[in-house]
Amino acid sequence: MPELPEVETAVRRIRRLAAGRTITSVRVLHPAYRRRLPRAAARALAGDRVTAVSRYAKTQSIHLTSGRLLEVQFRMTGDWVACRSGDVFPPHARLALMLDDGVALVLDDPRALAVVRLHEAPAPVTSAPDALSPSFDEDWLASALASRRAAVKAALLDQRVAPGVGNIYASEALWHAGINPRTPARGIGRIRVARLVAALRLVLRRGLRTGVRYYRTGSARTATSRFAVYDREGESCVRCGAPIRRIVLAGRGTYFCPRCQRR
DNA sequence: CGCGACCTGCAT
DNA sequence: ATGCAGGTCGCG
Repeated sequence: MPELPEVETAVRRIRRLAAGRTITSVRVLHPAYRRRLPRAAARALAGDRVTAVSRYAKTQSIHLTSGRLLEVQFRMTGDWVACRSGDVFPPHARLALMLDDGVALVLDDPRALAVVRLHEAPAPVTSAPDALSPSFDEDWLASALASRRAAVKAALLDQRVAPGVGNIYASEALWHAGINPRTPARGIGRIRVARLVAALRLVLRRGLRTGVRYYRTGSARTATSRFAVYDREGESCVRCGAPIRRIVLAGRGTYFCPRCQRR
């Protein structure tokens, strides 16, 4: 569920609420989470104050006055929900950070796959530019793809190549750029790399702007309409009318138009 | 590389 | 009952 735009949106939401606040206690509400954040770690968080909330790729970092760092990765289904005192927690509340103003930041995560880890010190800096940052540019992507013989779709999902790019937006960007997902990464020329960078920026920014969360079930499935190819197997390509195809690449559902994404 | 593991809920 | 899901890690 959460791709980069959703993670960025969630970060902005909790940043506003958490910055400058003190964590009064942490509630761990699921056994898998207990394994990831043992009692001692949860208790150690009480009394610490949030100095900043940041994001790199899909990893969120809650920075604390003590110098420690609480890292959160939503994985497949996580999201932050803010609850005021008296509010009922969402049905899949797995973790709650109780703040000193009575707000609870609740990690709502049906599949309970999210990763939560407490680090004693900030993690070392990474060199690969985040997909939403200005330095994620043609030069970077060209050099990152040049050394890979894997399919370009698989390369895009490698967080060392395109930190933050996920399965939906990889398919979408390749459609926009007119590149077949199976094309070997290192076989993509400069011009098409430039197109791909522009396409990634476009789809990620658009996702951020519209702020719609994708669900493949229920009424919200209409949100699907904002995608050109993802989850549209058999439907007509909006550019050329050919039926959209679905293949499995790098173990993930991959959607593309066989006519306007030729090899 | 592909695949299972990690988890649960939902559609078929 | 089966299979699938927006992510990542670690294995062979």
